Amino acid sequence: MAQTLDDLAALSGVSRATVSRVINGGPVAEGTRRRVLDILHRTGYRPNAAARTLASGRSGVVGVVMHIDPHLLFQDPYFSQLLQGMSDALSERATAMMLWLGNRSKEETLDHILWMSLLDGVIVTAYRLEDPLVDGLLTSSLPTVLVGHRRADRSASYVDVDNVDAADAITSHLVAIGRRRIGHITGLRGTVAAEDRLAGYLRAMKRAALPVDELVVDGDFNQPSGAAGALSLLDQGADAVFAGNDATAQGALEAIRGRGLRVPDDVALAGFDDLEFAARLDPPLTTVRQGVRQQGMEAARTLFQLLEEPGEGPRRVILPTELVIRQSTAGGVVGG
Amino acid sequence: MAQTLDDLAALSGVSRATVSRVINGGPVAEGTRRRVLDILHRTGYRPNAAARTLASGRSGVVGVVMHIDPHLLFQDPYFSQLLQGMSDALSERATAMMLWLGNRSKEETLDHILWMSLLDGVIVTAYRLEDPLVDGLLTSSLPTVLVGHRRADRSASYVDVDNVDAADAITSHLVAIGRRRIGHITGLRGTVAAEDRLAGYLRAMKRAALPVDELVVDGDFNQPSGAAGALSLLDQGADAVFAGNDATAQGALEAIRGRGLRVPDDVALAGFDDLEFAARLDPPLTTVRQGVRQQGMEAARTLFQLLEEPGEGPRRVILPTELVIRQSTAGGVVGG
DNA sequence: CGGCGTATTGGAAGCGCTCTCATCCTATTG
DNA sequence: CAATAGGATGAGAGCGCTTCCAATACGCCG
Repeated sequence: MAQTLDDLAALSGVSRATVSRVINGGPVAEGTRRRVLDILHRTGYRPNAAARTLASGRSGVVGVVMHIDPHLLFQDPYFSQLLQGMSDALSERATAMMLWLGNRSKEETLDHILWMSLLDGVIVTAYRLEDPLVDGLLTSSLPTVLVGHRRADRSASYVDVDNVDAADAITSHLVAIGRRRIGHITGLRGTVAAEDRLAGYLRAMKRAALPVDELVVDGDFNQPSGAAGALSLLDQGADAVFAGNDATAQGALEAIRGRGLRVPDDVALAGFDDLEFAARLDPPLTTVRQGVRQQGMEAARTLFQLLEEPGEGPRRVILPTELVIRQSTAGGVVGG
Repeated sequence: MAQTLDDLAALSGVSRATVSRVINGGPVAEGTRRRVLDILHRTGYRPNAAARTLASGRSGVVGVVMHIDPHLLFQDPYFSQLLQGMSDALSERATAMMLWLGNRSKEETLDHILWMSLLDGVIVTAYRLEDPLVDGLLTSSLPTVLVGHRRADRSASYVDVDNVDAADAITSHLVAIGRRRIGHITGLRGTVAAEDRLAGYLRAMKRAALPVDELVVDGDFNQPSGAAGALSLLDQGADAVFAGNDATAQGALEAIRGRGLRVPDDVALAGFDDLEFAARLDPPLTTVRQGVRQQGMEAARTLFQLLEEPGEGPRRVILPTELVIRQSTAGGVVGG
């Protein structure tokens, strides 16, 4: 159990270097390789990870940083899916994942991560426009991939979806089915997603030459803010509501119903994310699907590229979104 | 940046050993310590984690293994909360967390974990009665803490709640409010939670001398299985339903409503978990609260104890649950 | 004033592995 | 048959740190 390469070498009658080559796939004569492999299996030998890391300079471990409000982590499947996607891609390359959540301040977390010097690289979720943790990682020498935020300076590697385009598309869809007083309940202000979706909404409204005036209310990505926002928009005479995400849309749906109005007949409703429940709402919700799991996988792969070809400059990946049209925005025809 | 202890030693005019002592809190004269600390901060020195691990035999990293169906991971906040709790407790001791999800087979995952020899210990979720991954970890020399399962042989350390007692309590509550045809929709058979809750239900029914006959139907912890199960139980003339968890209860609620029956008037309903939405259902759901986050913290702390006092034998922690009575099981009085 | 205990410090031996270089051996070619 | 190329292997120098042990210096007691 507590055996070393030297023990193995002695057992198989070759040098330590040769055993190491067998383990790491170096050039070894076929006969020797088989003999050593046999001993390897027989003894159940496991190399010492710390020693290999020290000697080789690579650890096979990457960090994943999700420094977010615990509340969000609990209730939004987004993060589980992202994690799952990363985990999938990492395990393909037998890479382990070290996870940091938001238990500490961003400064402390940054310190911990940098102190844990054995990471080969790090993936960090970046939702806010300003983020010292993200800045710190980017500044450090640690290869870093951002998820969810394109930095303006274009010097960072990232994986993201085009929130502006997607929001534009869904707003345009509302215009296309004949709505004129289209309101928007934003996501949490200060996050990239909320600001970009708002920008997309505004762009589409402007192109359609529709008034925006009091038709934008702030939400926070949660259900209650959707209900409150919807009530406010109804007071403004809205005939359509584009909510910052699906949870917000769900809240809005309840509020609209509470007023005795029908969706989509009186008010059309759209969300963002296409979470599982969106299709099961009554009526099923029109929304934007973003492959969250795929974002996670892509982030991991991008990091691998960074590690394999350093000096290649930043890599940027924009994943496509898909407009999912359901009954909640059914056009002239009344849907069920 | 790429500096070593020797560089630091040279800079501060002491030996490498002394610098090491300063970093690790060894005995050093106060003046020397201050001088070295100053250099340390000034240079932004970070020790090489691999080297310290190799030399000291401890890594400050523990593994967390949640080998579960991705579907569950996404939709059940249980896992996020557990993770959060562990992360909280680990970060208190500046310990990092390496995470494994269920991307691979249990055998492969086990191999990866054992191969990643730098872990100080591991926490593993154990929900199934039989689990090769759990067995493998327990057999290995890696200090291991189980979450959610008391092994019969009592040789393992674990953190768990008493599902049997809790299920007994909630069933007895249904008896106490005068119900006689009390049905149970189980969780996923083969999991400890489902079997234990079933056992608790049966125990309470037996003590109350109530018939069970066709009143147990199998579910799988998901909403649809709750709906299906409820319909079946209604056919059996059930006047109360104890669902395997809150999601199942939610499904049951919809099905009962669909039949034109009222909760709790016609059918009383109870769940398990007390997830956030349970209190927001209409009517609010009677359920069992288990401190999931606390379970996570407790698991991490148990592992710390194991690491600090090896040879102390297994540690077992049973956390309390709390019966949360709401309108869905309101007694004689009809609730809203 | 000599001796001894104690607080500090330095020296140096690893921890177990990777990887470059040098060596050796066999096969090939003219 | 000699010369040489090339593949397989071994030797050994680290990687950067912890930690045991010895050495030193200082203060105090008798």
